Amino acid sequence: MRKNRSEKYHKILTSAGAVFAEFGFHKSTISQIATKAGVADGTLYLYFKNKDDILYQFISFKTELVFKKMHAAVEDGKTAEAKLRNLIRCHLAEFQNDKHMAIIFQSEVRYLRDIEPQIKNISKMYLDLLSEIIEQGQIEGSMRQDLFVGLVKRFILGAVEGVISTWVSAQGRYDLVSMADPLVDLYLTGLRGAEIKIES
Amino acid sequence: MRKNRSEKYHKILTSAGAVFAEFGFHKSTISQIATKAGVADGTLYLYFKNKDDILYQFISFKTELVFKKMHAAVEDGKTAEAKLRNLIRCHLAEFQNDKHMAIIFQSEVRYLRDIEPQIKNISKMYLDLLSEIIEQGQIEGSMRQDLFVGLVKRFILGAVEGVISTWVSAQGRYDLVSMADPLVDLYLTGLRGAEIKIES
DNA sequence: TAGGTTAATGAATTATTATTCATTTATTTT
DNA sequence: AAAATAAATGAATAATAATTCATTAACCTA
Repeated sequence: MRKNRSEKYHKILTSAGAVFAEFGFHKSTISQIATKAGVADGTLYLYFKNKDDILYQFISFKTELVFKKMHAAVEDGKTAEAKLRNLIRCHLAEFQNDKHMAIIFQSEVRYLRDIEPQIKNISKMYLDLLSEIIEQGQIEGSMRQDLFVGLVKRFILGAVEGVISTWVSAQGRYDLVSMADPLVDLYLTGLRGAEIKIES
Repeated sequence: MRKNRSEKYHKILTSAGAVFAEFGFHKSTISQIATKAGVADGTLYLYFKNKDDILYQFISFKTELVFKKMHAAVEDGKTAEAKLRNLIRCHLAEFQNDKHMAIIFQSEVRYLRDIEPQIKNISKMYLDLLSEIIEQGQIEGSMRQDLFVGLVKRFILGAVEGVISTWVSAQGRYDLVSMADPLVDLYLTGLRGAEIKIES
């Protein structure tokens, strides 16, 4: 098994992504992936330990990539609100730009379960980013003091994932990124109506 | 394949639920399920078409059950807010009371994908319930007029699912139902702080 | 309780694919 | 341009489990 990140390695990873996204991991075969990558079945085993390893590497690779961008997006904002807005926008943009990844994260990540705890866990990293943002917001005074951070961060991530999930189900027919602002708006001000005035 | 809902049928379904929850659908074997149910492997085929069918029936069965309760919970509330609160509480309670179901819904439902569109889709039903609640809230004036219902309902469902998902990952070690009120509170008033006064 | 019908068994079969590895092809070195 | 090394091939193998079905057991019923 070669360990370098050759062109062929990436070709196989990308092809695997396409096949997994179309058929799901379990119904995808090594032959399908090999054919799509234009190599022989055996060649996959020069680059990957086994079928599981292909999924594992795909997820690790994408996770690292996306997380770097998310991190940068958050850094870009000054206030907690700006950071949150940037994060959500980045999240939606990245998934919109890589639908295979979106589908696989959606449906196959859970397959790995506890088997691969060493995997760079995108949810964990994401939740940590959110914790920081919320805490900053509380210090700034732009977010309530009585928020239970453990719940709030799950609340935020769950909602974005839900929105992405729907978009995937709709075969990505509409613009996902345009959901970012309305979504952040919901996070911040909720469903309650009427004009809001802060009583000083 | 017997079609009646005999005791044995349910015994097998329940055992399958336990096995699927523990090992995941794909790593579960017919023999494991049969053993847990105390019957022979072949017996499963008297009650179910094949392995997929067991998962399919499990999900259909639970979906119907849970959805009836959710519907009743919503009916029980008068205002939109009360309905929403009842719905979320019911949702969390049902999943807390049936951890196998929670795990399976969490990780295996997506496996069925487009293969089984005829399956009673719990998400779809749930989202429809939410639509009604939100529309009522808008009429009542307790929810903003400018809400994009299509987004809001996904937002709500995504967040509850996220909260359940975390609870499952934590092996159900804490009380899920107690999250209901803080969660609804977040839906309604969001993260923004400070006292809110309605300007008349 | 004998004969008939239904239910259950579980070992044998079948089907599917992941994985291996002896062989071939391509590339590099001397 | 031989020799040596590295990469790639793909048919054959191995492993796993789902599914079948000839046989046995349990249950009716007249």
